[in-house]
Amino acid sequence: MNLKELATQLGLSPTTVSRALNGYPEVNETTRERVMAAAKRNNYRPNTRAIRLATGRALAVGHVIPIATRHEIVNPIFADFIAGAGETYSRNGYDMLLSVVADETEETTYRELKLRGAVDGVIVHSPRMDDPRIALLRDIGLPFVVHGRASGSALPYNWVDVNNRRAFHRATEFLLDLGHARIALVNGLEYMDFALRRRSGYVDALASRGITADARLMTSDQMTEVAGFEAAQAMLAMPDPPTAFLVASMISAMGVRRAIEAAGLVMGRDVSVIIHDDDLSYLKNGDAVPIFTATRSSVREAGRLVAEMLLNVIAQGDAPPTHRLLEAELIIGQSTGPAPGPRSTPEGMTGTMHP
Amino acid sequence: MNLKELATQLGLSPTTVSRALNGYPEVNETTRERVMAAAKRNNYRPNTRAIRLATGRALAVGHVIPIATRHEIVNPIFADFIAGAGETYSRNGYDMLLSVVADETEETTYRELKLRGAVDGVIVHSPRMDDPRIALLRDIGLPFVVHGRASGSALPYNWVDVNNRRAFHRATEFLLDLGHARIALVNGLEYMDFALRRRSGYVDALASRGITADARLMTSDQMTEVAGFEAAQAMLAMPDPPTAFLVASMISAMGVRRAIEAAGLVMGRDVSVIIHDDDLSYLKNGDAVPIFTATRSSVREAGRLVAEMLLNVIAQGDAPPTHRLLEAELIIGQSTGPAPGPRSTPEGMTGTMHP
DNA sequence: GAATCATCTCAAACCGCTTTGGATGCGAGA
DNA sequence: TCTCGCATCCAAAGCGGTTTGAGATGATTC
Repeated sequence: MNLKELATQLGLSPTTVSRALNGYPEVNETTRERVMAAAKRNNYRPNTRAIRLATGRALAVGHVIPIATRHEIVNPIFADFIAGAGETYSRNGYDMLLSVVADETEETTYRELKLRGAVDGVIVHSPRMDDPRIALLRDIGLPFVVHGRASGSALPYNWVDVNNRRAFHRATEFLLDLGHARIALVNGLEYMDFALRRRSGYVDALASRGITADARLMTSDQMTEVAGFEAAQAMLAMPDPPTAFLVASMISAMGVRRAIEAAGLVMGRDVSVIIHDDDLSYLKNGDAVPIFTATRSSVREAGRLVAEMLLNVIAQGDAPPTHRLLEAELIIGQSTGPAPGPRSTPEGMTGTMHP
Repeated sequence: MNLKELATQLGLSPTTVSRALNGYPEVNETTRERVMAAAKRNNYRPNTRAIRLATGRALAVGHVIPIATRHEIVNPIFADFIAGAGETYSRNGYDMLLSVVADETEETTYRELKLRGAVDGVIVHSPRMDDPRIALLRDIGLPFVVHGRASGSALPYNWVDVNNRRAFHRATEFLLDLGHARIALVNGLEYMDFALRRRSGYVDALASRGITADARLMTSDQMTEVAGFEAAQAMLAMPDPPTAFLVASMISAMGVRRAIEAAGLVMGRDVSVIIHDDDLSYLKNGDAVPIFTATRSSVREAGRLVAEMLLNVIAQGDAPPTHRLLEAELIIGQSTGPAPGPRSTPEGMTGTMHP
């Protein structure tokens, strides 16, 4: 059933029916009700393809997911982010278009999305430092919002980001306040912008207490369980091991915890751990009591906000760039405690672990 | 630059240009080359919206992701599955449309996708027993492929699935061969079809060795770290604890491992663990040596296959339903070993753990 | 030389909707 | 009575492609 059929059935012109359904004022209220009723009765839905062509709008938003060929990692936060963004789109009658592409064809993909008229705007994921996508998208005139920021980019752009710097600054201070002096950073890959900012927050917090960050206590790798394990294991085997870890993600932290336990230590007593918790729905940080002390910020909520911002940008068109900086919450869990004093051996065991 | 402009620039009719670009035979080769060159030179891309309207095809595939309101879980395998499917779509010029919907509106979503003409077909995720979506989609005439199967469905349909039954049958036998008699099953929620099949494989393997499955050794819950931990912890505290665990996922298994270690036991020596490994890119089961012994089947590969099947179904239209049953591979890792004999205490310690 | 045919090209209809630019009818104001 | 404005409705022209049916051209056949 299409518009024309519905119109003839009603004895009206397609024009009037279209206007009635779309809430235009130049149609009699009784007529509108009649049209509405008939549309419902016939289960009529306007054909999206036709609307798109007629209005010149795609009514769709693109998410381009580069599959890095270097290390084939699908981002674990992706599903939750998408879930958040998707809710916003559904609510506003937009479709979400996903493009999974090899990262060397990412630029082409954006260009084609624009040329083909497949989307009205895009979300930029996982920005890197000096991310070239920002200039590109500005250049081809495709509205976009970045999830995160790209340090070094001179051009203004729309973004939604967590205050990673402050989160890790605060977490570091929290550990310092607990008496920890040797605090390790198990960071994500540092070409990712958020990882850079986290390190800077950590380094600065140490510096403001007169501590120079020890390069041997900073690692930067993929955020996997195995990488977390190996990093922590190596550091715990050092002659002067850290008493606390700042860890980039829940998954890495599972590896860190395993290394701690494998060393015969107890997390929260012998070694403290603070993680950044994206509040992933399939990786909850405990139920009532959080397992890990964490800087928490829901990536799903971020997805919602990013999507809303993009829809605004698409609607407004020429407004100046908007930003939104989300503060992470510091959640106290069971993984942190006062630094074990070198001479006070609470249970007569810890001393042996740090020869 | 649109078709008409390109045509006038070439001094040809839109008809000829369209045919030249789409490889129709009734156009002179030299003309075709001239057209192709001009198209490339002008960076011309046909407008997708127009193609869709003119051809009556959506050139898009839908993935409807229900966000269960009961327990707000975004499926962790989702990202990898999508990555696999996405590759296939890109390669074939299809777009992937994601709909994230509250699960009570899932039916409506399918109906609207069809009525609006937004997609040519859909993928059905996480089928449950007697899944109503199969009848629904058949009813509304929307081509679809199920990732998994829906036990109890009388109607034929297209599916791609892992042989979960055989995988868990085999894993159970493997443990039995190692001498384990008390084998626990930490399963996913059993309204999910795959969980049912896994249990059946496990129960049957036990039965064929004359062992009746012990209900206290079977749990069924969400596949989270915490749930895995709690299930394993409870079972290890039983008077006659299991010596081996069969675990539904990598994430659950991390919890199981934690429970094992918390009980002062060593995984692979005191307690064996076999997991099902979906080969998620962000949750690798070790690097060179697998950490966990596992039944492995790449969900990303499954995504590719499901997508290919759907594109075939869309192209063929009336072909009889197709199936594809993937066999999981049994990967031997470090988490399994012979059952610790009740009297032989290899290192003089294990005995104390089972009072 | 006329008829036939294959090859190449084009004009125009169409996909299903939106939107511009009138038409129509009616009551109010002059 | 005539004009004007307002409220309603409609015909037709689009959006940018595909596709049908037919025309033009030149070569081939008899």
